[in-house]
Amino acid sequence: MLDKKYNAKEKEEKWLNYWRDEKIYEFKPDEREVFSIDTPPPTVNGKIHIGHIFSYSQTEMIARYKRLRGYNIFYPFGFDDNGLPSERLVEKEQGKKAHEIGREAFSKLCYETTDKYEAEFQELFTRLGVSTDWNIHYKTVSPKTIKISQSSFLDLVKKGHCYHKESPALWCNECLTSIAQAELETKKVKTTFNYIKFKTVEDGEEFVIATTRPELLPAIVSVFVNPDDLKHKHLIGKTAHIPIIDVEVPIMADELVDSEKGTGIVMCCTFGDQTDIYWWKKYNLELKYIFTEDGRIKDEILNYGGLKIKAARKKIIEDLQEAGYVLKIEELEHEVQTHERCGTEVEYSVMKQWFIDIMNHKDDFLKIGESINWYPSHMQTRYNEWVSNIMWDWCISRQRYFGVPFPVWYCENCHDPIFANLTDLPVNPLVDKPKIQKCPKCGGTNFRPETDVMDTWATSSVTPLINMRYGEKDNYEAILRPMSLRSNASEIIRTWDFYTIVKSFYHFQERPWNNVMISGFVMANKGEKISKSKGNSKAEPIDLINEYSADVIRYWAGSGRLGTDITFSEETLLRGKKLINKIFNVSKFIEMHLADFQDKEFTNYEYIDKWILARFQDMEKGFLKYLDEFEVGLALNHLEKFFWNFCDDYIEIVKHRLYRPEEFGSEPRYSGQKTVYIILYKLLQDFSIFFPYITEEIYQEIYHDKKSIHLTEIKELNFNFGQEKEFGNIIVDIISIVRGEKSSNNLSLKTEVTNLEISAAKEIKETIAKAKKDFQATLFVKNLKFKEIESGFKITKIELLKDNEKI
RNA sequence: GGGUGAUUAGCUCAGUUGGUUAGAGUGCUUGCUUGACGUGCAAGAGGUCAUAGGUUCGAGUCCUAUAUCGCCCACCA
Repeated sequence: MLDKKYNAKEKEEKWLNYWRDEKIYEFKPDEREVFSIDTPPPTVNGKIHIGHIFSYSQTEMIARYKRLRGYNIFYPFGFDDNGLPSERLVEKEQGKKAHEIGREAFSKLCYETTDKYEAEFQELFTRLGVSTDWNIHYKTVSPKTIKISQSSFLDLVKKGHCYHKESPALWCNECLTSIAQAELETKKVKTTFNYIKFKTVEDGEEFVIATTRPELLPAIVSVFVNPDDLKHKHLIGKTAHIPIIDVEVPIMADELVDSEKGTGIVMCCTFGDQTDIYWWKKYNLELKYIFTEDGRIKDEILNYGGLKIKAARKKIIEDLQEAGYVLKIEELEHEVQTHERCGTEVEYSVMKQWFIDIMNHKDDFLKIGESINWYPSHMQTRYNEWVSNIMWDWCISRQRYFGVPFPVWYCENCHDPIFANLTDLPVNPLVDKPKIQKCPKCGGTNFRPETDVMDTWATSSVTPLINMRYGEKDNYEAILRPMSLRSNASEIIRTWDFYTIVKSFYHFQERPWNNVMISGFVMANKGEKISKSKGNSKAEPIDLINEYSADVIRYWAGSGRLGTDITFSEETLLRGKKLINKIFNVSKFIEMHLADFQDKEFTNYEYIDKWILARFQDMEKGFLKYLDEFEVGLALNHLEKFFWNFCDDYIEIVKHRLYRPEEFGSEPRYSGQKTVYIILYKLLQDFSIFFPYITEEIYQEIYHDKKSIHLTEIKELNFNFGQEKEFGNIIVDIISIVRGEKSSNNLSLKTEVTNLEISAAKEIKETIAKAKKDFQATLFVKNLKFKEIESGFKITKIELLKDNEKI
């Protein structure tokens, strides 16, 4: 027997233990088709918030759905623990910078810290009822995954898609590392727009260039104007004299110059921005790199050497003003590119870095994107936008400590890279030595290890490879190429999705997954994103689960359309709470009436029973269709709507028949029993996708034909009750009208209707006649009369037994 | 500035291919001790579907602008 009241806390713990002990979610390859899910390994940066619950829940529900459809679910969880996010977390907790702590000690701290947070994550996701097999979970910095990341790197090198080159790269002088385009974030900054006077060498003509970065004057290599700019056209071909720095550079023409911006004349420095780099490459300009790694002017620059960038800017403006070269200074607020991990303005550095070729294969990446189903479909447009507009090859080396090391040494003599053997992976070049004695190129015998580590995306982009145990003997390539589903929020389409596609293309020339589902964000209030700085995250996830139960939290997380933002709302939680309570109570009611029930072949259903079976069958079709499109929230909504109607309409009708066989007959009662038996089973299955705990509790009590409801299979009903579905609704409509009559007279719904006259078309009349007993019992009608009319129906007479008349 | 999505009841959201009087929950008001559930049941009030044009016999739904918001990108001249 089900308890009088459902104790979520106690039951959730009970079933969690049961699922674990019985290995309900274990993955073992068998004869079933595999449905595999590539779910984001959360970045371990200390923050767990309700946003995590939201996006992971919806994917988890898909796993449960596919499991109920008979698929063998491969659904591993991972943690993305290497790289800058973890490093910055440790730096913050320690109050010290990585280089102050030292490489080895720092790495150790990183491991300890990420372990601690990963345990918290695992606890949370377990409590939430995430049906993953924790035996196949992974970390992006374990020996196994390091091996895969390294062999992925070596494969790309071998295939010529990965190169080591001195090239301009984005540089963060706070984190002291190069970064990738995808790690940029724009930020509004107040600065000054400085109009500086230049002169031509040939005829001393004065012209003005406006710049926000006068400290780059020593780095100017050329001046550009637009070739169609009538005002400045005549300058082309002449030579510009740079004030104070006293250097002469050519004045050149390029279409990229916008003659409307500033004064229409641009200085090209190496490097101020991306256009500078573009021109530097295009016109083969000189390189004048004037910054140090930690954001200072190089010592050899006269007057400004050693100064921090901003100090140098201030000083050079003062010097220019003093010498009369400044026409005017305007206040300006503009957006600059900053490093997303620390908020520092980025610079460009010229160092040897490892790059993965992106620019030469954009079309291939677009083609791969085309071959994937994106849900919702407009997310593909975002992907295409990003790929089409990307301007850099992917810089994957980071001058940091906690990451996957490059399996590379360099010959001290000729500086050629020496690569580790595949069979020796994983290697740490700082500890391990190359297996060869001599440099194959020059015969040098001294080697220098690569100290850089890989970017975090370089390693998280191999999650499909990690999942398929790439390079291992007993791998899953056969079943996971491609994987069935990738799921993540829209903000990392440009990083995680894109980079995974890049790697998959280079390794296998194919898409990494068949489907991508993209979720929205959790908003604190309408139009307000949850952020730590605003402190508007309403509650800690684990507290919410303790307060409301995992099933209720999942109700909230499962609502809303795919790809659409969701607001955190107590009202939705309340709604979920009520729904779950109702599921439990109606199950209790049904269990009570199934005490003497034996399941056997039966076809002689009562009219109303046929009606509800047909309606369920119809509803489930739509329900499954939504889920096949990964629209978890719409599916739940659809199911919920049916469920309340089932309770309020159908159960209210059938209850009389269930309670009083002596009045209604035992076969009509059996019809009702069989109907609720079938529908509750299927409702529980459908709801189990969202509410794994309470549905298991009820299922085990009433049905238990399998070890768990989560191991059952959804089989669609196949009744053919067209007429009943349509006309049954009319009965419910009439019931509603009569109830309304009672309600507006402030009477109990049990009030007897002494006389009821319904005028109706022939077929409606006949329909009601078929369900006459149910109908009369539901409304407590004593005398029922019909009048036949042309079409439709209306109530032409209704007499209620009022309380005073009763006495 | 470019791309993309959103804007529907006080609040949180549904609304399939354009087709009667626009739906649900919550909140508010009123009633009902109905043998599963008061975390319930029944009913009521509440919307010029962001704004302005257009297409159409007919627009919440399609088109064009505008506004506001979210996400992504571009703006260091």
